[in-house]
Amino acid sequence: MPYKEKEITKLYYSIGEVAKMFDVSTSLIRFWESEFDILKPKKNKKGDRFFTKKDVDNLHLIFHLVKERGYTLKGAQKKLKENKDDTVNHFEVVQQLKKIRGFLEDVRSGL
Amino acid sequence: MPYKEKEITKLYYSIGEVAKMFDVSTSLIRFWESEFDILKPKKNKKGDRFFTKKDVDNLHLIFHLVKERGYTLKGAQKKLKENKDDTVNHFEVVQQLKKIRGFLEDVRSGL
DNA sequence: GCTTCCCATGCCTTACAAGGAAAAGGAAAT
DNA sequence: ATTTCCTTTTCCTTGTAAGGCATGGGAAGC
Repeated sequence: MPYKEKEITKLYYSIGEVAKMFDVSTSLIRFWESEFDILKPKKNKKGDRFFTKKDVDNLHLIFHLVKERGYTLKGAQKKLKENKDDTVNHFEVVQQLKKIRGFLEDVRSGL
Repeated sequence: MPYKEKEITKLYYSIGEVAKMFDVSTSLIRFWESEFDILKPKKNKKGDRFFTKKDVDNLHLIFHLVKERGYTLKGAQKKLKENKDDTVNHFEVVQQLKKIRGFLEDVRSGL
């Protein structure tokens, strides 16, 4: 009996598929590729792009920063680099945790 | 004996002074004033601007977002509004706290 | 007369969109 | 099966509206 082994997980997405995911034009995807080093889709001989899941995830980050947060492209590039070695996020979380520790100590001393 | 009572705390800053603080042109300060509702310096009859400390603080925020973080002007405007009613920050902290609660519950169940 | 201010216009850059050509994938006809 | 036609999707290059100030000319006060 034939059963389908294909499409269990998609390996590559075309530029058209990716553009639809974010509801943007394909030319914007190409433009972002030219601006963000982080984006490096494979290409075949003809030049067609093949985006991996990781590429899509990166595009998601870019989309969020540029379109939802309102970063400039340069601002987003910088932010992405910072996030890569998670310095900043780490720092902010630590700050939060320190506050929380203080709070918990207050709670304990109130027992 | 004369001693100086003045300048204990400066009430107002000129646009030139403010521009120097951030090492930008006066025209940029004026431009930002036209873009950010938050900036409302007093003006005399002639039209000269008088910036309070609060105005300067707001400029500091704007400068930081636009020049250091790389936000667009719109992005910065949005961010400033969000920070005003601390909705977003609040939201993010709550997210963190929920994660931490989950973690603490795990810890307790391990006792 | 030198500084500091105003406002209006000019202008370079940013961030894409539009346009046109080439390739790929069918459906219909031969 | 192969040819022709049509549609779709891709590519890359060039065009362009808005963004983000800088400059220039003039008035007012010291």
